[in-house]
Formats: sequence, C-alpha cells, structure tokens
Amino acid sequence: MAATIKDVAKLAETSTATVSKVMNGSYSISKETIKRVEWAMKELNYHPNMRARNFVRQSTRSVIFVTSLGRDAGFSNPHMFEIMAGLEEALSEKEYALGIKSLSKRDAIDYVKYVVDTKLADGLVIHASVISKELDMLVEEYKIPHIVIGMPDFQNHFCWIDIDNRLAGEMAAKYLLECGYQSLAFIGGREEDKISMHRLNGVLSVLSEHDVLVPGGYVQQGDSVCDSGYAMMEEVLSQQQRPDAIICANNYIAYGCVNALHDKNIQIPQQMGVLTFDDYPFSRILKPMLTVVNIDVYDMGFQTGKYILMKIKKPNLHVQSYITIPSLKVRDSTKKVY
Amino acid sequence: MAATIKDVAKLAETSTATVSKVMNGSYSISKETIKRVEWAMKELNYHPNMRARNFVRQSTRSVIFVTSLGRDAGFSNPHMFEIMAGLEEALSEKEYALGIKSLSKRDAIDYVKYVVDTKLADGLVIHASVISKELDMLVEEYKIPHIVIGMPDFQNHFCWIDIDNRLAGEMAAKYLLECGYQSLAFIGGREEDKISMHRLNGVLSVLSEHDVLVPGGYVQQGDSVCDSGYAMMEEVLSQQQRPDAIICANNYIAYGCVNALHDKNIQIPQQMGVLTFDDYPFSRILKPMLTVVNIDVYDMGFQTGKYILMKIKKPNLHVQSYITIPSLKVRDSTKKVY
DNA sequence: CTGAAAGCGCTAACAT
DNA sequence: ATGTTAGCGCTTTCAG
Repeated sequence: MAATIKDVAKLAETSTATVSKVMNGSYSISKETIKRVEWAMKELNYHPNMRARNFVRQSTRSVIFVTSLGRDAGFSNPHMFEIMAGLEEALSEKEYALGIKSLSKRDAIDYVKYVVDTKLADGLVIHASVISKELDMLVEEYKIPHIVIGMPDFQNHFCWIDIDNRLAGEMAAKYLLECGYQSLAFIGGREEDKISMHRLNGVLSVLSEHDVLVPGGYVQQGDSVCDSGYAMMEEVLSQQQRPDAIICANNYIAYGCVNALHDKNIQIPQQMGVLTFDDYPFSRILKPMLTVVNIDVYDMGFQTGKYILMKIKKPNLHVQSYITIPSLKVRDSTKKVY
Repeated sequence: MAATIKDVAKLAETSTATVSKVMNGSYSISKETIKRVEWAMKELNYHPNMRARNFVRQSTRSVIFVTSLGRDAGFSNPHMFEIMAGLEEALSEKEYALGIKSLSKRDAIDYVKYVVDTKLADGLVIHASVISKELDMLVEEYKIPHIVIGMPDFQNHFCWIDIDNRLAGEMAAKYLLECGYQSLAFIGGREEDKISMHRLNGVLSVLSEHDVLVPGGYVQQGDSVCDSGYAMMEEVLSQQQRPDAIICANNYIAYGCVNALHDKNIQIPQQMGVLTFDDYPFSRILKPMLTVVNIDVYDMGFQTGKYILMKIKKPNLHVQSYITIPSLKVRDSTKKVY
C-alpha cells in the first residue's frame, strides 16, 4: 500500500496539515520542519494521491479536447493532430492533463453537459466539427470554460480562434507580384469550401489593390482532389491569354496542377509559377518542391492551450480572434522573374 | 451550487446509500424507491461528482497514452493518430477516458512512475517510441497495467502488441505470384529499418518456398524517401535481367519507384507490377493507384483499448503478440499476367 | 509556526 | 429492502 499523508506526518513527527503545507509551498513553515517532512516523504517514497487532491480541490487540472475523429482521421486530417500535439505541449507546461473525446455533433451536447455536471475536467477545447447552436446555448448558459477551434459559421457566443486564411491568400498574391509575376490565376474549392474561399478573397483583394485584372477564366472552382486540380489547370491553360503564375487552394489541387503542367511541358517556375497553401503532404515531395504559404497549426494548438488555461483562471475573459500568422516558405516552384 | 447525493436523498426521502445503490444498479432496491430517487435526481438536475467518485473508488476510469509527439507529428506519423482514434473508440465504449501525454524517452520513466504513484490513471498505453530498459524494469516492478504498442527490440517483460509485418510481406509476395508475376524485386529500407526488414523477410520466405530465385541486385536497401526509391529502382532496372514486379517497402519509396518507371517509359502494371504497403498517403493518389498490403492501424488501436481494459480488470493477464492482420487492396498497379 | 478538526461527495460494509 | 456510518486522502480554516 502506498504511503499517505498520515504516514508522512507520523514519520516526520508533525501533523498532516503541516505536510500539506510543505507540499503546497506555504510560507509559514520553518526550514527545520520542511527538511524533516521532505526527508520523510522521500523515506516513504510518498506521492500525493491525485484522486484525493482533485477531489478536495474540486479540480482535475485537466482539459478535454472534444472533436470528431473516427477511422482515417490520422490520414485525412493531419491538422487535427498537429493542433492536438501543440495543445498537449501548452497544457503539459502547466501540468495540466489533456483528454481526448471523439463524438458526433449530436452527442457533443450531452457530453459537454456531462463533463461540466460531473466536473470531469476544468476546461474544454472544442473543435468546430462538433459545434452547433444548441452547444452554443449550453456553453453560454453554463458558463463553461472553453475555446472553439475554428470560426463558427453562425451567430454565436463561443470563444473561438482560427487561422487567418484570408491573410494567407493576401500573402500568396503579394509574394507572387513581388516576384514579378504579372497575371495570376487561382484554382480552388467551391463556395462551400470556406477555407478556399477565404484564401481566394485574400488573393483577389491584393490583386484589385494592385490593379491586376483577373479574367473570368482565371478563377476555377472544383473538388479538392488531384483530378479536379488537373482539370481546372487545363481550363486555365485553355484561356486565350495564359497567366504566368497559379495559386492552388490546397495540396491536392496543387498535385493535379503540377501534373497538368508537366504533361503539357510547361516549365515550373520559368513558364509558370506555382504556389499553394499548407506545408503538407505533397508540397515537400513534388518535383519541383512547391512554394507554400504555411500555417503553423502546431502553434495554433499551443496558443489554444495557453488561452484555455487563462480562461480557467479568469472565466470572464473573452477572446474571439484569429491568431496564427501564416508564413511563406519559398521553394522551387516560384522565382523572381523580370 | 450543484446538487449532491445528500440533496437527492433528502428530496426522495431516503438515504444517500439508497441513492448510491440506485445509481449503481444494485439489485435490492424496490421499484418504488428507484422511481422516487430517479425523479428526485431529475428534479434537482443531479449528476454524480466524478471527482468524488473517482476518489472513493480509487479509480479514474481513464487510460493515458504515453508517446512522443512534437511538431510535425501529425504529418509525419499519421499511424500514431489512427491508433489514437481507435484507442479512443474502444475506451469510450466502456466509458473510460483517454488522456494523451507526450514525452521524451528519458522523461517517460519519471512520468510513468508519477502516474502510478499518484494514481492519476488506471492504465497506460505506451508507444514503443518512449520505451527503454529502465521503463521495462519499472513496469515490471510496479506491476503497472500497461500495453506497449510496437514490439520492443530488446529482452523485456512488457506486454506488447504489434503489426505482423512479416506476414504482410508474405501476403505481398504470394499475391504477386498468384497474379502470375515470375520474378520479384524488393526495394526498401536498411537494416535498422525493422519494419522494412520484416516485410522483406516475409517476401523472401515465400519466394524461397516457391523456389523463386532472387538475384542479388533484386534486393535494394536505401533511405525511406522518394529520391532513394528512384535510385533503387534504377539500380534494379540496370540488372541484366529485369524482374516483372517490384515490392516497395513503403509509400515514399514507391513514389520514387513509380517516377523512375514513368521516366523510363515502363508501363505499370503491364511491364512491371508495383506493390507497396500501407494505404497512405500516395498509394491512393499516384497514377496508377497502387495495390497495397494494408494494415488497419485504427483497428490496432481499438484492440489495444480492449486489451488495456482487460488488463485493468485482470492484472495478471499477459498478452504479447501480433494482432492486426494485413489485408490486400488490389488497385491498378498490379494485374493478372499470363 | 503548528496542529486539531471539519469537511469535500461518494461508496460499501454492516446493521436493521 | 433500506439506513447508519465509517471511511477514502487531502486541504483548509481556525485556534493556539
């Protein structure tokens, strides 16, 4: 049987209260006693029982990440796990534990309620994939310490953070113009693909700012798969006047785009600059290696961890903002042109 | 303030013991009382305080997955997260919580000790990336309910489970022979790459069983990157007699291999069958789509969850085995030849 | 600076 | 079938 605080107190010839104070760094204990207690703890190989401590402190020093995983998540959504890893690091620093719960949107409401009612965790990080209006109301009503990852697409009271995809789009366009590319095209997802749309909007705003005209055929929308990227690129190339650089909304589209250019014998980056977003999975491997506007999702997870810890401390705090700043990784698919 | 068991007891005009029994489904409570208690619980919106329950039960109904994450883990190691997702599902079924802890091999020892000493969790799932001999001794000495994911490469007392890569290699070779391919080559990682070696051994055992000769140049070893795959493939093609099918130890090598064949204008699968392992990330996207021997790591995580729950119940149980069975996904890079 | 004692909310042995 | 009661191991007043 493991030693308890009583055993330590007995061996150190003091009271449990004193032992507790030593553990929690109370000021008003004499050096002498501290030494004796610490000696006793070592002697008995004592470690406070966290279950007892959690109980009496009414806190578990833990945060649960509520999201939707399921088979294939590891492959289809590496961002989710980058966030998770970053989150873990931030929590770990403050000795908070990270729990993971995978749920459907429907079940999330009951679960969140359950966590709060039973006091299972001190805070919640909720992925946008499981939010709903009901959850918003619940969170508002219960005053749950939480952070939502990903901007909700409806009116809400959530405290959320997200990536600034629009800014990423702006950076992409700006960089290409700085390189000397004159006319840019964009191939991406459809209206429902918010990420793609934000990136597109960023691109367009910079172009209009710089008075760069964008012919209709220069913006293509399709699925986020390789084949679609290929087809969209063919479409762009069929315009009477070709652009000299292309921005792909994501890696899958970029892969198709590169294939299309390759098959048409168009040299990258000499005849056509190619830029995409997110430093994975193809951008590092394709020939040529692609220039990307990257978003540090690990850091986003890390920041989320910082925020949720703050919220646990100061529940009335309300953050609602974009946080991560995209960064440019210049590689072989773009270059200065004159 | 949330209602406690006392409040419920008072409202239901009974004792806390009875309320507790109702919650935990004791047999010896009359229907009447059950109804009254349940009504009272609803009335007060009562939910048992998990912290109190964990405390008195000396159990947190939780399992911690100890591994090594860090930046880029989401991209470089999707398997880790497939495992995690599967694990979560298995634990969730039995209402166990999953905790995640990322650590270096060095810190893992202290952490595991800490978890056990403080009774933070009921069981541990430990990824092979953080195991060490010291940890083995600790686990043995403390009799910690644990499962290690990945076979340790040293003498140990761990309870571990792993993928059967050798069997996967056997399946790959068998399938290609069945297709009618006559001479097989293998390009993979070096001696240190255990996964690749096991796959190779499986392949070779089948070939020798079927009296298929393997010329020296038919087995190439290099790095697990695209370029190396390309180079190894060139090497294989430079042999005086070409094989008619090739097994690539992993997706990265396969990608290089496909590029090499493409550049040499060798048709897949007509002139050369190509097969690799693991259904990600390129196998589904490359042209042609690759036939793979796939391993269901999600299921491996799921099974791990089942096992650790068993171990928590029956600590003297000792499993030490391969569990997941590879499966073949036939796609366009192989076909019947006659 | 130290210690006695009162809980935290729940479970379970034991008594009725 | 139900209630009484003694903890579980720790923290935290409050008195000394």
